[in-house]
Amino acid sequence: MAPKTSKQFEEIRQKSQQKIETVAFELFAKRGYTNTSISQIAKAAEISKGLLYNYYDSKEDLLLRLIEHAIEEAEHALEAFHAENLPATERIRLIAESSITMVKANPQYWQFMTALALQSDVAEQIAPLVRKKTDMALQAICPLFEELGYENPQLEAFAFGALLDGLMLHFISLGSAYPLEEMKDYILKKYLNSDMMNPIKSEKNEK
Amino acid sequence: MAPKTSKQFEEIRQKSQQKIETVAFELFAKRGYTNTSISQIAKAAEISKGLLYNYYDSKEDLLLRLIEHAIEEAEHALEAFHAENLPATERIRLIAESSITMVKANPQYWQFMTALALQSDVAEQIAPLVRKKTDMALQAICPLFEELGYENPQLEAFAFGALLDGLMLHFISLGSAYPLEEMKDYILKKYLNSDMMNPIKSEKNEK
Amino acid sequence: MAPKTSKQFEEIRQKSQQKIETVAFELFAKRGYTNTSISQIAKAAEISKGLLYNYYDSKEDLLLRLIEHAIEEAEHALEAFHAENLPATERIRLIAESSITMVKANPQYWQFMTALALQSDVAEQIAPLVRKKTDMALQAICPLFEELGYENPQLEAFAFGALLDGLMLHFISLGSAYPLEEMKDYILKKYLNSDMMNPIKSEKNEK
Amino acid sequence: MAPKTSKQFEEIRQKSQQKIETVAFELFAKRGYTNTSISQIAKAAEISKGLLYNYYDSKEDLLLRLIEHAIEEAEHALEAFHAENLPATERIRLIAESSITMVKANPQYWQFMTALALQSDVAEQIAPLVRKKTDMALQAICPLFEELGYENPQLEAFAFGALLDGLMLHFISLGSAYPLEEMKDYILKKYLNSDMMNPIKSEKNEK
DNA sequence: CATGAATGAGTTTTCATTCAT
DNA sequence: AATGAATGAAAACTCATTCAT
Repeated sequence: MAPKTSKQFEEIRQKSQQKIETVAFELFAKRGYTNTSISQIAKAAEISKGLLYNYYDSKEDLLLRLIEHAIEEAEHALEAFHAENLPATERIRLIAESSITMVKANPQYWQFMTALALQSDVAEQIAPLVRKKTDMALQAICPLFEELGYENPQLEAFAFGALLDGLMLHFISLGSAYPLEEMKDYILKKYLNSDMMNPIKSEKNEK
Repeated sequence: MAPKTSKQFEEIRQKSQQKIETVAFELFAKRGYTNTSISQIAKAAEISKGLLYNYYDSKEDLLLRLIEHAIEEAEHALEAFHAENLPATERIRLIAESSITMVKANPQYWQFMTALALQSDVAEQIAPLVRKKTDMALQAICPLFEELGYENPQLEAFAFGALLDGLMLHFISLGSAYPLEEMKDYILKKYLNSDMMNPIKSEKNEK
Repeated sequence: MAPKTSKQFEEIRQKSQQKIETVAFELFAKRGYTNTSISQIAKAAEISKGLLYNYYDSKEDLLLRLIEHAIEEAEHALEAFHAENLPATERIRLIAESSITMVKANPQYWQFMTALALQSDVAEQIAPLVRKKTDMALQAICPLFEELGYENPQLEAFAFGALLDGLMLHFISLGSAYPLEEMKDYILKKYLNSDMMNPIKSEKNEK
Repeated sequence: MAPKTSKQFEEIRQKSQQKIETVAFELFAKRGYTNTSISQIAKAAEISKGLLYNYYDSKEDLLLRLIEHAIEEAEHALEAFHAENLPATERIRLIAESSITMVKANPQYWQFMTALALQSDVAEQIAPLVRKKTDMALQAICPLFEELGYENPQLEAFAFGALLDGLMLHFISLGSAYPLEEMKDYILKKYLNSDMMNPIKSEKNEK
């Protein structure tokens, strides 16, 4: 009735887009990008196909924005992590714990992101984005091992990252049969058991 | 003049199929299963679409056969490995060395197999096949750590497997920038440096 | 200006489907089901192939719906017939008259329905539908001959039905050369000429 | 070994063609013309696709020859029938008996022939052939009713033909549930029960 | 005479995208 | 802003027919 509808428009837009992206992400993760049709997304999001094209230029554009948002979230999480002032050991523990919690909470998400990184199935532009995420994580770990006095913190960080990602990969592939929690404890014991730290630590090398 | 052609037919079939499978494998690996069309495969293999359907019932059947052949090869390799009579340390080294050699020699292959395991995109039947492969490898490693006297050889084998697969994943994602050889040496030093073996080894071995 | 289009959509759908079904029916009847391609139907209906699949799941689904509609119409016609309160002789006359009128009015339709019932060509589900129609008709005739006091009304009904269907078959096969009207009169005279009814009538009626 | 192989060749040809036609006919009848592939025929006849094309120009040519042979056989049968010197009543009985025996012995054959007559599915040339067969039969019956003194033997012959063909149609459509034998007896009783022949016979009309 | 690998035009079907309302 | 009917290009698959041997 109010002759001018102000910017509750914006709210509607926001809400619609949010719905679309949530739904699209779920479908992409569950059925794959190529095997999910725009119609399916529109139906699941309870909007029309036409409207979807008001917000996104194309199916690929939708995927791209999805990934971008995911990366942004990851970056925020990382920033938050950096902001906290914790000793290196605790940070390492936190990284492991939160990685595993995340992957356990939403395995399909990680499966999808990993699959994306491995396919040029999908637009050329996306793989780099996903790779960047991997890289980011690796670079964040490095200083921690430096702080702990490892002789070769870079390699150790890579190894730690590889270990975590390998865990994730196995969990994703083998499903709930995989002893993810046990593995986490085992690994943390290995890395954080103070008096018998990893053999290649620098103090031992100093003699 | 030759009234009938005997089973040089078989040769022809073999040759055509070989060509098709090679080409299909490359394209699937490079562009993904869904994004590779039968037409593309036929064109690349320099045959007609129709011929492809003389040999394979469907696109999915082609993929399935591809995977089956790959699995067979992997099984042969594993058998060869078991046949060699080597001490546990050497076996572990061999596993690491050969894994890394393999993935370095044919990163596309491994990228493809990994992507397949992660795509729900792909027929239901394929995922189990790939998972079996993962599982097989894990089970092969376990006895080695048992022999080395680890307190928890199962978990240690999983950790070792995760580490190698994580390495592979990173190498595949990040490309040649990744210090794969360095990582291999680093890891082997960690696992095989006799007097400072992994901290969680049981005391039994110390006597 | 109209912000949304309400259910004039329904009208559009109706119109398109009507067009498709009309055209499909004609082509199926003229060239056979298998020999009519979706492309041909789309072209004749002046729509795109894609649109056809908006309305029908498959070519077979289209055929099925066509048949269903035809059966429905037939059932309505039969109900109308039952509703009228007429003596048996008039009903028999009416059946003959209307059968022949129908087949004369739209020989292609009847050719098509008959051909369908005879094609193993066509989906399993269709044959029963068409058979049901035949059966329905036979069962409707039986009570009439009962009422007329025939000794074996069931067989007589079958014979009457066979005679009419045979007429139809010949007319359809031989075309306009066939003396359909003459035959109708001839048959009706045979069946309805009161004092020299069919020889196998029971005596009960003579009292 | 004999340097010239004389015309046992011809025998082989004959045998191969016989096999092909038998098999093709069965498949066409069972699965329909369009739905039967040359490959299927070749496989069922245990010859190669290539050989089939030595004998027939095309799939359609094969069908055409099939039909031609069938028609020839029918003509021979009819000639044989004409040769026998039997009274009209016996001839009529014989026609009914043999029609019903034939259709009962090989319903698929008749289903196929009838379907052919109703479709231009199949080559234009075939329908006339089949129609000719129908026509032939009708013309053969006519003189019989003339002999029996029917006022309108032509129409009566048509009616008798229609009745038999209708019977066939119902039997083919409704399957073994149809009381074919009973119907045959019933009809023959109607037509041949001397003292209460069909009402429209001429003697009665002469008064 | 006989083979079956190979072809290619044609078929059904899918789906991202457009557009009139 | 919102709808969903309509499009058309491309995909998977089929099969009559050819041809080198």
